[in-house]
Amino acid sequence: MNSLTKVIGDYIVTLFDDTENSEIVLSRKDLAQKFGCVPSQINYVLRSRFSPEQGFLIQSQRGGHGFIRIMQLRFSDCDEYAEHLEELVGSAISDQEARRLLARLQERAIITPRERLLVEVALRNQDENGRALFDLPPYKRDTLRAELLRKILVSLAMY
Amino acid sequence: MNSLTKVIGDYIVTLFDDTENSEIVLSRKDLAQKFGCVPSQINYVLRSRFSPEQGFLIQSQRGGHGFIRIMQLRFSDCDEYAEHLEELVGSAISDQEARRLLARLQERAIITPRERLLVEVALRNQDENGRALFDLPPYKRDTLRAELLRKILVSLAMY
DNA sequence: CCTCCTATTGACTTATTTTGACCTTGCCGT
DNA sequence: ACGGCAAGGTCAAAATAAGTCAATAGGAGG
Repeated sequence: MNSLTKVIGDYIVTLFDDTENSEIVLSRKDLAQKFGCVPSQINYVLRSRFSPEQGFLIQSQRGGHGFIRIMQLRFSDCDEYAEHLEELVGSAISDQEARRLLARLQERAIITPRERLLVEVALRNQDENGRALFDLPPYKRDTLRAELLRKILVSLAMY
Repeated sequence: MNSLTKVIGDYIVTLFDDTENSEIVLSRKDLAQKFGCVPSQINYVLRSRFSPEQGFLIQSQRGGHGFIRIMQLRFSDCDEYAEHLEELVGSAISDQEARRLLARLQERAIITPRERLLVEVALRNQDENGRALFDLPPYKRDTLRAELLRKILVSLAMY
């Protein structure tokens, strides 16, 4: 029971293998034609299989000479540590713990100082919004923090 | 298959590379002739690829010895550059605009692909929360997105 | 069976490029 | 000064292609 979505997704993955490149460009219309589906199915494939959280970046352009470009970011140098990041963060994490974790990751060169800064800014921003705008209780902020941190770290750890 | 607009845009960029100058002068008619298009296509290229937003200023003169001068903006220090970024993002920014901006920044090697991925994940996360958890209207999400993006980019610019 | 999640579809929307008709400006010769 | 010609500018239509959204269908697990 291979769904069309899976077939198309697999096909796109083979394109990456072929090119030895971390980037491919395709035409939504042509792809849809190739697989005999409506064009919007391609969007579904991309949404469900090639999201940033899964280590892909997508750029596209409408209109004449439109295209869809998919970039795959592979980080082969992620060590064991990075692989169980998800457990490490857990379902809730305090501000302090989060920062300690980031510091450790930077020490081990799993993330760069800039990346650490970037993540800290994002976390702080979310925290401020949670507090000032939505008046969230501390535990809720801890779970949202964990969610964001997990998404970010896992996206970096995509093999 | 590149669009003519992209080809011409790329050509203009090489002119900057060649001269090592931050300013080039060209003739609309000649350029159009060189690429076999109508002159107004050049205006389109300039409007869409060499706007102030993208770091360029354009002067031109009609009549007798008409010309088009394209100047590339330079920033003397981080603060100035950070300010420019803040203006670019503004007080509200759509998802599309944000991603396009990030793509441009990556193209110019101002941020790395990894950093771009991190930012996109953070933006998507905030958007998701805004929509699903807090049921924010689109405009509010645009302002929150701008806020986060500004904070991130400015912090990176300072680094 | 029922329910939830994943897929499929298509009508409607938005964005980009290309083209051409018509407008404005300014040097130059008379 | 004036009028013509040689730039460049504007605008909108046509062509092209992608995105969104919501209704519907299918399938796996309880």
